[in-house]
Amino acid sequence: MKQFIPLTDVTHTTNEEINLQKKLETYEAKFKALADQKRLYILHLLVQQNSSCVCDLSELIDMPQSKLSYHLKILLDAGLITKETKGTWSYYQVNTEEINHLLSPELCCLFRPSCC
Amino acid sequence: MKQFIPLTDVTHTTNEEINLQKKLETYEAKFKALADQKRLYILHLLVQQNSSCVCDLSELIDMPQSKLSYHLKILLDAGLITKETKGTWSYYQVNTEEINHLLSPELCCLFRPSCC
DNA sequence: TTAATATATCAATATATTTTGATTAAAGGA
DNA sequence: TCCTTTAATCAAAATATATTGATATATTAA
Repeated sequence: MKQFIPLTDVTHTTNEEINLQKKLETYEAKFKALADQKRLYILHLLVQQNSSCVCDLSELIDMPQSKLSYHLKILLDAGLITKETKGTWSYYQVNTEEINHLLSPELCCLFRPSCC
Repeated sequence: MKQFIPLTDVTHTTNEEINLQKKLETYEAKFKALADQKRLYILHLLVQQNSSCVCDLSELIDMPQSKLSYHLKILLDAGLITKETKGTWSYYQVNTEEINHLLSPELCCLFRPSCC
């Protein structure tokens, strides 16, 4: 886990500065989740499949299951995808609302369903 | 430098898959640049200042000059900011067009001038 | 010409993230 | 019950990124 480092002198910090810092932390986590080709490709696949379990994804992406689960967890923790468990299966879906809040309409072809 | 790893079997890859991979590489670099609180804060400062040299920024952000130059270079290489050299000074500016192409209007308060 | 300033870069270290292979746990079917 | 499937997690190793302090280069000011 990354350690917390204040951006400015902590001793006299206004509420506004604290709010900004919290926002930056949140966006940092989301952009970190997006900052990887494999995860962008997973998102792209999930958009096309609408909903998919780990085993189906692993056939599409040529990646060991533990690795896939690791990357899915990062996307999940960042709120970019959702997960629904049915029996032993975990079904993942893109969190379209979150993607739309974050990214421009121009990225729709990659990360949004029914677009382009 | 990160090593190149194909997402799918390279031996039979279509043009479309190659195009997708190139796009993902590009976005990976841009999101990587955004995936850091310090750099998000630098962007935020640059938006407020419109244009700023390294020495002025270093007074605002409490960060050694070499570190600041390092992070500015990452933002520059990702195309998120631009640089104009005048004498010994380097003036950096946010590349608003690029930011607009990439991010949603909802992130405007943080990374766009004259907004909110 | 000399000194001071601005900024980029470098090498070493520190820190963070990813990958790998193995193990675990839970659920379903024979 | 026992075997198989699904998927999460773990520890170790590999890789990538960030930080630090020093140095180099170029420009301006004295």
